[in-house]
Amino acid sequence: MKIRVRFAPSPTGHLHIGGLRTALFNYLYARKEGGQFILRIEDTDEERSTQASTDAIFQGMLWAGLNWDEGPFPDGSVKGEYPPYFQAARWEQGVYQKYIDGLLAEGKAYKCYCTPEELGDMRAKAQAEHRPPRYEGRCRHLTQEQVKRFEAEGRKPVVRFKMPAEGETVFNDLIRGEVRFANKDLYDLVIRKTSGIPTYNFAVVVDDYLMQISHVIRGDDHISNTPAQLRIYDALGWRPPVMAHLSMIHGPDGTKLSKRHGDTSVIEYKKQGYLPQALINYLALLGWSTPDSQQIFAAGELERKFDIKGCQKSPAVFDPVKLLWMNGEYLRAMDETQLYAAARPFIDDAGVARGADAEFLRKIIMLEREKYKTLKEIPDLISFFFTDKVQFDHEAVNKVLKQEGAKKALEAVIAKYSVLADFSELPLEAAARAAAKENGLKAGQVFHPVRVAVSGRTNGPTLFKMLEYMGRDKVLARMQAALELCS
RNA sequence: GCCCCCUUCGUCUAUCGGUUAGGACACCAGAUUUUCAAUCUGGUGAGAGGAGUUCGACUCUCCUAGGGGGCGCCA
Repeated sequence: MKIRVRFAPSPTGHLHIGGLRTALFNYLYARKEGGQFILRIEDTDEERSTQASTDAIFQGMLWAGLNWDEGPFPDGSVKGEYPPYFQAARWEQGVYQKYIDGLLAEGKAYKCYCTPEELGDMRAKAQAEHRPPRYEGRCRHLTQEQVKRFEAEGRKPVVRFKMPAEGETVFNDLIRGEVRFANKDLYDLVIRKTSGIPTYNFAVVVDDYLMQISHVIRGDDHISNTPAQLRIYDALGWRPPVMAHLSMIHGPDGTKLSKRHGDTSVIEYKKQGYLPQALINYLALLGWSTPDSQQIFAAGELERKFDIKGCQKSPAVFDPVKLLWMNGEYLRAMDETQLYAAARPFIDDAGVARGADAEFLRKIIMLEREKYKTLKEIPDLISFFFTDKVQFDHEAVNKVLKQEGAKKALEAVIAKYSVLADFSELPLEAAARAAAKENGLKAGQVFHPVRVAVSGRTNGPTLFKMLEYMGRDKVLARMQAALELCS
C-alpha cells in the first residue's frame, strides 16, 4: 500500500503547538514509511477562514522544517495531482456536489429545512429533558407538500446524512486498538450547509478518499467524529483509511492546551529565540518515545526512528521548562558559524553591537554560549562589550565596588595592566593574582571588582578572556571610571 | 445529561506476566570554579482504588474513582 498522510488545518488562526505536533507526526510517519506528506487547507468555514491564516500556516510549517510533498505553497504554486488542495476552491470546482447528489438520490441523505433558531430550541429542550442535544431527524420524512411549503417560504435547506439507528460502528485505531460506537448515538449530521458548501465531516471524507490518503493521523478530539465519517465512507461505497488518533497536549492544569497555557503560535516560539529543531525534538517526545526513551535526536534521526507504536494513548502535559532545556542543548551543540548565524538577527533586532566587526562579535557570542537557553537572551548577555559607558547594576556596585579593598584592588590592577606587555588571558590573570598578593587581598577580592568595573555585572563570562577580548584601552578606561563608584 | 477516550516519579516516558520498576526535565546535595552557567557524581521521587485470572501482576479482565475529549449549517 502506498503511504499517504495529510495535515489538514483550517485557516482560522495561527499554527499552534497542537497543530504543529499533529503535522509533525504525520510528517514523521510519511518519512519513516517512505510515503507522501500532503498539506490540505480545510477552508470550508466561510466566515472564519482567512488568507492571513493560510500564510501563517505555511510560515510555521516551513520554519519548523515540515516540508510537504503535495499541496499548495506560499508562492501560489501547487504540487500534486489534486489541486488546488483548498477545499473551498475544490467546492467551486464541484468536487463534492456529485457525491451529495448521489446520496440524496439513493435516499441516504435528505434535505432539512429546520432553521438555526428551531435547532437551537430543540437542543435547549432536549437538554432540559436530559436527552442528548442532538438532531432527532425531524425532516427525515417530509411529505411533498411540506417540502413545497418550506420552499415557498423561501427556506433554504441543508442536506443531512441519514445515520443508521441500530448496530455498531467499530474501527481499529492504530494507536488505541478497537473503538466501538453504538449507531443509536450517532445523529443525522449536516453534510451540506445552506450555502451549498460541504461541512467538515463530509469534505474530509471525500478528500481523504479522492486524495488516496492511506492513514489519517489526527488528534483524539476527532475520535467522536470518526464513526460518523465511517458511515459516510460506507454509504459512498468507499474503503476508509487507517485511523490513528493521537493523544492531546494538555496545559499544566490538565485541560487541552490553549492560548492561555502558552499554546502560542509557532512563530512566537521563533520570536522567543527557540530553534526549530529543538521545538520539533521536544514536540516529538510529547506522546511518543523510543523503547529506550531517547531524548535528543540528531538531524534525520527522528525520521528514521519514528514508530507509531511508540505513541502514547494518554495526554501529555506541555512542559515549557523542558523545552527550554532542550533548546539550550541544541544551542550548545551548534558550531560557531551556526550559532552566529542564528543569533545575529536577534542581536541586530536588539540594536546591540551595531557596527561591530563580525569576527569579533562571533568570538563574543561564543564566550557565553553555555549560558544560552534561547537566542533572545543573547543580546543582553553580551551587550556590555559594545556600550560606550558601562551600565552598572546597582546591586553589583553595592555588593562589590563599595566593599572595602575594592578601590585598592582596582588601582593595583590598573597599575599592572597599564604596563602589561601581553594583554591576553594568562598574563592578565597572573597580573591580577600578583596584584592581589602584593596588597594582601584574596584573589576573589580583586577579580570581582574588576568584573563589575568593566561589565557592570556580577555575572559574566570567564573574566580574563573577557578582558582580553575587550582590549586594554577599554578595560583601563572602565576601571578608571569605576574608581569613582568605590567608597 | 449522553457517548467516547485515558490513568507508572511533580512533568515527559521505558516496561509488552517474573526488573532493586529504567531514563530525561525539574528539584536537592556534593565536586569543579574568579561570578553565573555548563559539566561530573550522588540523592529525593511513581504503577489511582478494589475485585478477579495466575505459581506470580504495573503488565490480562471487570468494577469504582478521577481526569480529558466530543455532543454546531466550527474544523
